[in-house]
Amino acid sequence: MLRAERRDMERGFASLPAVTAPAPPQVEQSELGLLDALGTVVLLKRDAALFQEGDAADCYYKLVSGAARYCKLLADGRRHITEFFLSGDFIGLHVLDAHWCTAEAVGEATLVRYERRILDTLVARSPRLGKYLLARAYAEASEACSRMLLLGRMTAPERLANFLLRMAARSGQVKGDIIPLPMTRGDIGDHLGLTTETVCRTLAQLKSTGLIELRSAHELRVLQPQALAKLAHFG
Amino acid sequence: MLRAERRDMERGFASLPAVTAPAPPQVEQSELGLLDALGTVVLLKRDAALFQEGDAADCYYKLVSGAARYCKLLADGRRHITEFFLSGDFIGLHVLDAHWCTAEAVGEATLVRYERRILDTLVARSPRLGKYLLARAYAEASEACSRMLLLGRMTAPERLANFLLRMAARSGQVKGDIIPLPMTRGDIGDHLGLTTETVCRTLAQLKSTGLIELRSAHELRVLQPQALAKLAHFG
DNA sequence: CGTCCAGTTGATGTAAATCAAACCCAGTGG
DNA sequence: CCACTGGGTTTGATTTACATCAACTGGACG
Repeated sequence: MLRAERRDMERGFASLPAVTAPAPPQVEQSELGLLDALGTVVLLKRDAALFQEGDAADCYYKLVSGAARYCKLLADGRRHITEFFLSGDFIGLHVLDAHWCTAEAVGEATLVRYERRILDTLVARSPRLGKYLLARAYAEASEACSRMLLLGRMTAPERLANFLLRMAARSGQVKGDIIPLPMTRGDIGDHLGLTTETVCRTLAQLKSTGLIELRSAHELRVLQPQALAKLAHFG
Repeated sequence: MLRAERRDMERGFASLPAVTAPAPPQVEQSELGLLDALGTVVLLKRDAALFQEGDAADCYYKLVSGAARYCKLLADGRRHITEFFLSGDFIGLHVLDAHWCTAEAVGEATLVRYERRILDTLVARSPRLGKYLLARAYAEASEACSRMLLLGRMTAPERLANFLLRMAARSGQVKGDIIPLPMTRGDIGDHLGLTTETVCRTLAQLKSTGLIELRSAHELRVLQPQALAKLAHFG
């Protein structure tokens, strides 16, 4: 395994911002190392599904390149994207028996697939890993609470500001304050409970206010991080 | 411990509807029994806080009577109620270091307080309990996903229908199809991302459509469960 | 018997959705 | 090399579901 890959994996486990929980102590390299030997590579075309809501969760995945989304659909087509995954993130890890969301690729994506039962044996051997998974699950629950506040009570500009800062925090390795947005405006809308048009207009508005700069449709730069953070109610 | 109380406690661990995860095997009575000996009773007046967002989570609680809410506030007063707790539910269990929501009483409430470190030692002794907690955490994550879909994409009548059915499922021991609603309309609104007025009007609308009957402000009866379920996109 | 507060109902305002039309690229193919 | 195509993006005009503002009701309680 390459050095870069190992770094990638560490980041995977720690990539979501720790909200109330501080970063847990490093899980032993040896334990995670075991995983690598046993994973198989999966390539996904744009919009292809990795698994569907309701599928048996015998496997979980690590995103190596590209981006993915986790989403729920209503019969009439209304959609909500629970979460986006960036390279290094694990997908379908916090699941018991069946997946409760559909996972799809945003653009081309490559992943590594792992057998769930291997994780189970690892957890059985290492209570520390078990505790770590629990901590992750709790941190995500906390995240979910904040997201619900956002969806239930925030305005479009607040939602966008929030989203942009979250994306910025997650793609930290990118140079400067440039945020890549691999997903479409429609995806962003479905994540924030808005429409494509409202996302567009609101981004335009943030731009005209001087908070951000739109470098291209899928790349923007934060000009006034503190003002954006205030708008997003960070802190 | 009284028979009724023991039943209560079991229900507590299993009270949230299992969404993807089936009800786990009963946790040993002996393990949970230990808790009772060590809890202390807490009485809460209406709207009194049990703990605040950010407080250290050295204790967790079981609601014995009354109802409680879990909420997050924005600086300007906007509020979202993540979840309501009914008697038998545990509060502040799935937390690592600090509470990420404020817990308050809805009306008068009585609870039992437990030391967290006791739980930790129990978990250490029983991997089964640990696995059980993890399963609960995952089930709640799944719940949260559905809730986000609701907040982001559903109309007011759909949200209300959803809420009513969830409440009905949770207060299962009540006779017939009568649903008690201990919280105010404002609370319901803050839970569903609506205002007091919209909650009122929408309930009135559901009533005029013949789906429900308003017995009093805090008690209603479902007249057409299947129609309500369809509206709520259950299934 | 007033007071209070939650609930209800009505009138009006508005943020965001919807509908509609360009626009902008990136591929594709002649 | 350039016209064509099609999906995503952007901008404008209009509609609408819900919020906001305001008035009234009705039960609980001193």
